[in-house]
This record gives sequence, structure tokens and C-alpha cells, in this order.
Amino acid sequence: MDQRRENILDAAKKSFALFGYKGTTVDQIAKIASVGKGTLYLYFETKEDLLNEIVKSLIAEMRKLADASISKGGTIMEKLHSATYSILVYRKEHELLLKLSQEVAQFGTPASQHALREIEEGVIGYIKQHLEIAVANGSIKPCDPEITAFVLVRMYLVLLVDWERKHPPLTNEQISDLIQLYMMDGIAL
Amino acid sequence: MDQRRENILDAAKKSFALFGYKGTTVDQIAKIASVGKGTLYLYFETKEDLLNEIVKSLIAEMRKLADASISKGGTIMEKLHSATYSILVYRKEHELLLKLSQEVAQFGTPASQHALREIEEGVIGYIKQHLEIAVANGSIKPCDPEITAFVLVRMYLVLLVDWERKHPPLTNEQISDLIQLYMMDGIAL
Amino acid sequence: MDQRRENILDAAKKSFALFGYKGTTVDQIAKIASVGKGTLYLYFETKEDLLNEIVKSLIAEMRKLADASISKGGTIMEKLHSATYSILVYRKEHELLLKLSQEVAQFGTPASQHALREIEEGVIGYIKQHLEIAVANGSIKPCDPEITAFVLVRMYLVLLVDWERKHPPLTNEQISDLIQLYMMDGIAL
Amino acid sequence: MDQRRENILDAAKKSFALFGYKGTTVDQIAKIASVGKGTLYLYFETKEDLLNEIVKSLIAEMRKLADASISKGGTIMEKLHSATYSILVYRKEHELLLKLSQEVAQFGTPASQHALREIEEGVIGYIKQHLEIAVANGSIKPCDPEITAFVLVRMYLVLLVDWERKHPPLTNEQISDLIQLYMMDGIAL
DNA sequence: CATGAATGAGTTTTCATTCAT
DNA sequence: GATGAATGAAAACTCATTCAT
Repeated sequence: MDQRRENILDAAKKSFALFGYKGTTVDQIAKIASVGKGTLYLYFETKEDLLNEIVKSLIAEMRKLADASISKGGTIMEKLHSATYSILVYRKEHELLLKLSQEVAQFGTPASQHALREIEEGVIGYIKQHLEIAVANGSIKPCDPEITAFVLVRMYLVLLVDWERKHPPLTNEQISDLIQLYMMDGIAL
Repeated sequence: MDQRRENILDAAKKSFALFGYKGTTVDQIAKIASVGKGTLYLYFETKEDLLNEIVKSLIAEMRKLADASISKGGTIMEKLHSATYSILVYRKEHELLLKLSQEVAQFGTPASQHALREIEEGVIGYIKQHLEIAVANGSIKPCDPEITAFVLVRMYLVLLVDWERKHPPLTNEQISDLIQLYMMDGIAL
Repeated sequence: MDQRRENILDAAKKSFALFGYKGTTVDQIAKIASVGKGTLYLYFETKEDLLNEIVKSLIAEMRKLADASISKGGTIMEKLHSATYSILVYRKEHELLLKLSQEVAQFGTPASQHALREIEEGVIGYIKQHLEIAVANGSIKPCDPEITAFVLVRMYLVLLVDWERKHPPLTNEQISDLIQLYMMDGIAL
Repeated sequence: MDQRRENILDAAKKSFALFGYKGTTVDQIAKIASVGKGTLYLYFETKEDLLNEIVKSLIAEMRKLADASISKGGTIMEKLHSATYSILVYRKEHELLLKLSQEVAQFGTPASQHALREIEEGVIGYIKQHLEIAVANGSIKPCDPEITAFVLVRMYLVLLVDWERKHPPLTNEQISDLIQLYMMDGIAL
């Protein structure tokens, strides 16, 4: 059954997000997924395999999302926003990815690590291109497009993921406005 | 000897930063510190005790730094910069703290967790106060001081810590200029 | 399975009796019980827990035995004999209890220690009562009932347990006769 | 210095008596003896060597004492009493010997074990001889001299050592009287 | 000499993986 | 198939012994 497999993947995601890869025991995952410990090994060779599956699926999901949103039309700013935002919209999962990416450096297959880097660089590269156009256009001030793209992506993450850890989450609209304020217009008068 | 204790603490910091708490074995720490495994237990009761000592010392260091810099004079922007920057200047250590803070939620004593939260809130609170004054002054646009302080601190972290993970580090001057550009003036024309 | 738990308990009893608590390794117990080392921890939290379980079960067994036999009728001497004897009939186990009782003072829970003392005092107290009656009756010579009860119990132990360490064991009948000879009639003409 | 050596031996005796051989750490002994841990190894090769020294000295002491008292004159009962009693007079030490003899079976050198057995058998043998004479004399009832000697020795031990664990110790006179009562005359009227 | 900090072999304990039911 | 009891390799921890001071 494929439902069972999903169950286990979800349980593992949950536990990895909370305790990290090493900090999660197979027993925990099995308990959260409400299956026997042995069942887990019907679907995944090892605990590490499970990790890799999760990373792979997260990456695939986010890539699809990024690809889809990257082609959308609109002004440059709208494009930037939709591209950045869409890839980050899976809040919890991105948080997990962030957490795992550190341990993956230790445990993940080179393939996982490569894919992870690729997708991050893909989004940043896409944004960078549009920033370069905008600078050439004169629609924004001259600035290093690499750094600016990097900071822009992180700002979204900060407002989406970090902020909500200890505060009520912001709506998409609020986030969009804040990015406009902090990155576009500046807070100086 | 106190040098030996420092050795062990440094080795543990290094290993915890690389592999996390659970991912680090006592043997590893001992090997990195070039001491016997038993030696470690002369200075720390348990592996967890070692973790707590590290967290405690990191917190103390950063608090001292923050307190010292917070009183420095200058314009409001300079104050903000010096306060934010100084607390984040211990790049590696902050990175470690960030990493550990997740596992500490699992293992650390409530005291560690409280101190960690307190120091973060202390800096943000200090910045928030100055932002409120600045808004009242009319030196900056009206904006939510809480969110702005939060974003400001995080932007420093992004430029200091995250950026350097895959790029050559930025100088203090560059960081200062970039903050001015992104947060103050905005990239929009 | 409960059989496995018993196996482990028996193995531990055997090893504790031979080498003491500290002198017994968990590996030894596992090997004697013909189970993996990890199996042991499915049934007992720690090695100390295993010790306490053994002490608890020994105490329970002996208490049951003592209670059962204490009510049996007959002459005063028969009563004394059945009470004393029955509690000591579990030779090996009493020997173990004796051995452990010293280490238990170091490691056992206060509950174990209390129970251990209580049961010893219970038997001696019971015998003491009957000795007092016997003295009042004039069925035996005037003597300190406390000391006499104490010596009587020990004599049984000596004949049951100590003797058999280097000699062929005595039958119940022989023991009964010897007690009659040494304690009751005396060897003097 | 030989005083230092005695100090360490005494400390070890004390600790072995309390916690057993395995249960005693070298640190403990050093602390009790108020010397550095290293000092201990100036006088004894290993911890086991220390144990053997103790056993050897205890045996020597007791043998000397036994030999001395065995020749003393008097009635048969007096001879028995003095022989049995003298060997047991070193209460604490005999208790220690008893405790160690179990662990020694595991750890001691064959020489220690042999000596230990020899001395016990020596006393019992001596008493046995005199009992045989007494039976032949008709001064006591016919009885198995082996068992009787064994029981006699043990009864002394019970009154000397066991009793005092939880009661005020008995005087030599009291012990002598009790042996007379229980073993010689019997408590039956 | 006397010491106790340093060590690593040997213990206890944990947990990913297997396999009989 | 699904399970979880059983396992042993690997991790945390202890302590007899050594050796620089």
C-alpha cells in the first residue's frame, strides 16, 4: 500500500524536524506512523534511505513549484515575488529541509546534496537574472545581483518561517508589503 | 589545568557545530582534543553536561558583548549597527549556538533555554526601543518596531553567517553598506 | 514471553551468587541465560533494577513460605521446626539472599532493605513468641528468647547451607535430629 | 615507611569489609588511608596483590593465635572453648575474612585459598580430636565429631559476629555461658 | 619519593536491523 | 504481509594503572 509509505514518510519528516536525523529513533517514527517497526523496513532499506527519500521528495516538490511559478507573467517585482514566494510556501517542509541540509552534509548521498544545492542556486539564479534586467532597465538601483538575490530569498524565509516560530504568522499580503518596505523602499525617510 | 578544559570545550564546539550533539561521539571529541576519553570525564560529568557548559559560556560571552556595545554613542543608526553587529560578530560561535539551540530544546536544561531566549529578546528589545524613538523622531518611516527589529537582526545574520557558507566573507564595511542599502534606502529608485 | 524473563532472572541469581553484584557483568548474565545482551534490557531497565527484582522476588517467596508454615500445628518444638525450616528450605536462594543482602545495603532500594530486615525479624519474632510461651509453660529452661531464637535460626542455616558447602547435604530428618541434640538436649551427659 | 603500608592495608580492610573487593575502588582506599593513589602502588603491585596481602596477613594472625591457644591446658570443655574462641577473637577481621573468602574464591591466588581452607580445617580438626576423646571418655554423648565440631565453631561465630551486627555485643563470659547452655546442656528440661 | 591527572581497556546502555511468528 | 522481540555493534561511562611533575 502506498498510503502506508506516505504515513511513514510523514512521521519521519515530523520527527526529523523535531529531533534531527541522529536524534530520531526508528521506534519513534514507527510509533508516530502507527505501524510496526519492521513494516518500515518493507518500504525503506535503512534509516538513511528514509532520509534520502524525504530529501529527494522535498526537492522534487519544491522544484516543481519553482518551475511552475517562475514562468508567470507580471511586472518584474511581481515575478520576483511569485518566484521567491512560491518556492518557500511549503513552510514546514522548508524548515525541515533547512534542518536536514546540515545533517545531510554528513549523511546524505552526494546526489541529495547536489540536488539541494542545485535547487537553491536555481531560484537564486533566476532571481538574479531578473535583478540584472531590472538594474539594466534602471527599475532598481545598481546593486550586486548575487548578494541581493541571496538576501531577498532569505528575507522571505525570515518572515515566513523564523517569525512564526514565536509570533502569530503573517499573511501573504503582509509579507509582500514588508518586503516592499524593507527591500524596495527602505525604512529611511 | 584549565587549558585542557578549554581544549575539550573547543573540540566539542567544533564537533557539535559539524555533526550536532547526537551526531558527535565522546571518542570524537577526545580525539579532536587529543586527550583520552577518560580525561573528558574529569572535567565534565556527562556528555550532556559538556553541552550545557558550552551553551552557558556562549550565552555569557554574547551577553557581555551585547551589554558592552549597547551603551556606545553615535547616531541612532550607528547605535543600531553597533548593537546588532557586535552581538553577531562571533560568527562561528553564533552559528554553533544557532545549531545547538535546536537540539538544546531537546536536551538542554530549562536554564539554558531560558537564557538563550532572553539574550535574543534582549537584543531585539534594545533595537526595538531605538526604532521606536526613530519613528517618533521622524528619522525613519512609520513601521512595526517589533518586526523591523527582528528583520534587522536576521539580515545581519544572513550577511554574516549564511552568506559566508558558500561565498567569500564580507567585510564589516560591506555589511554595513548593504544594510544601509537594503534596509534604509531600499533598492527601488 | 515470561519464560525468557525467568531465564534471565535465574541466570542473574546464579551469577550474583557466584560473583556478587559488582563481580557479575551483564555480558555474563546474558551468556548464561543464552540471550543477547540487549534482550536483558527489554525486561529490566538497568542492571541494578535486575538486582532489585531478584531481591524482591526472593523476599516474596520466602515470606509466603514462612506465612504458610507458621500456622501449622503440633507441639511447640514441631512448630519451631516447621517455621524455621520452611523458611530456610530454599537453600540456594537463601544463600544468595545472604550474599546479596550485604551488597544490597550498598545498592538496593530502601524498600528492599526494609523488606529484607522485616522478613528476618518476622521469623525470629515468631520463634521468639513461641519460646516465651515454652519458657512460661516450663517446657524449656529459662533463657533469653531473643538470643535463643537468633541462635536457633542460625543453627538451621549452618546445618542447611554452610555444611553442604564442603560435605554431602544432610536430610531434613538428620537436621531435625541434630537440632534436637544440640539445642534441646545438649551434648553433655 | 612501614607505617604507611599498614595504613593502606587497614584502609583496604575497612573498605573491602564494607563494599567487597570489586565494590571497592582504589580511590576509596587511597582516600581512607589519606595517601595519594599513586603511593598505593609503591607498596602493592596491583589491587589484587593488596587483597592477597590482606588475606595472607589475616591467615597468619589467626594461625598464630590458634596455635598459641590450642596448647593451653584445662578440662576438655575449657580446651575447646579456648581453641574455638581464640581463633574467633579477632571479630572484625574474621568478618572480613568471611566476606572476602567468597570473593577470594574468585580472585585470590590458589595459595590464599589453600591457606584459608587449611586454617579452618585445622581448628575444626583440633576440636574434632578432642571431641572424639570426650566421646570415648564418656564425658559427652555419642555424636558425630565432624558435625559437632563444625556446629560448635559456627555457633561461636554466630554469637560473636552475627549477633553483634544488630545488637550490643556479648561479653566473653556471656558467650561461654550460652555455648554451655545451648550445646552442652540443651534448653530442654 | 609522593602525587593525582591522564589514560584506555572493560563495563553498562542504546538502537538500527533482522527474522520467527 | 505485518509485527515487535531479539540481537550485537557502537556509544557512553568507569576505574585500575601509569607517569610527568
